[in-house]
Amino acid sequence: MKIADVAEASGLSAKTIRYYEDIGLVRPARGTNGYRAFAETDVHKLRFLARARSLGFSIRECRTLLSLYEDRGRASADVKALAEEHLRRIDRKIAELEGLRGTLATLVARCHGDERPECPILDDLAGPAHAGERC
Amino acid sequence: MKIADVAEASGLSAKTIRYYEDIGLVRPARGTNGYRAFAETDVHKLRFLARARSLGFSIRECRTLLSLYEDRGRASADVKALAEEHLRRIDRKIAELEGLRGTLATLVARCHGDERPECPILDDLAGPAHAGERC
DNA sequence: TGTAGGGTTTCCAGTGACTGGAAGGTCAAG
DNA sequence: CTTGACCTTCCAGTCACTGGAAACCCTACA
Repeated sequence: MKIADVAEASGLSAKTIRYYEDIGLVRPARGTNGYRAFAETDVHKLRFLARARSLGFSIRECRTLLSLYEDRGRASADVKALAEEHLRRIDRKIAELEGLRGTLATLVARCHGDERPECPILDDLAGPAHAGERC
Repeated sequence: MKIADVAEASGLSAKTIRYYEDIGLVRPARGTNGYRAFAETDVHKLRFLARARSLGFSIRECRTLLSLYEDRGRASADVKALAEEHLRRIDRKIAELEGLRGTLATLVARCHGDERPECPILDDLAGPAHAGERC
């Protein structure tokens, strides 16, 4: 299987697949012409990676997940711990974004958004107005 | 004012402030010794940047916001449009993360997380099981 | 047989927004 | 005069790719 077919089958770009080889996530064989020759196991692995990445796991975590996947004797607790950590990270990120969202939505609501220069958004960014400052 | 004081006053690191000068966001004067000499307006600008960055605006957007801020005749509509676009981006990101969160939470819930190797999380990452495949 | 077009290969550079670290200059206190 | 805390510049690294150039390979068609 050539790289374009694998890209199609895995949903990753050819560039990304080459990159994954670069960093040692896959080791496809090579044909006599120098082309990469992907086996079914490579494709499977790449699909695994694509799915894990799409769930937001970092490359480092994907590496760990892959090695757990390939370790027939692994404890599911190890996988679960990794996933739970990631879940907490996602929760923190969501909370952070919702905080931003709240602030920003308030500012947007207060800005009339016409051709006049008065703007509560810029006022907020500029910080608390000081006495005697132009405002 | 020296860089460490400005860092203290703005909440940015000295490194970041130097970086902001590098990319042309601020242009502090220089003392005879070569040290940066920040004026009040520089500090104000950096605080503006710190606040805008903390709200998630990109450097490019901060640049625009700054120039709008300094343009006494700007229309608040321009600022509002920028903020609204950013708000939509945040909303999309939140939605995406909540999607991930849902999937991941389901997988975590299904994984018993003990010392046995069976793991629904890895099974999901590996994709739909094929007939005849080890599973 | 020649050639046109698509694939493939490698390598280098850039993204965004910093951050870390090394090597060296400056300043104030003791 | 030394010590230590600043300051300076510059280079490299982060993360996970992405774009592009130059060169090689393969197939189809005239």
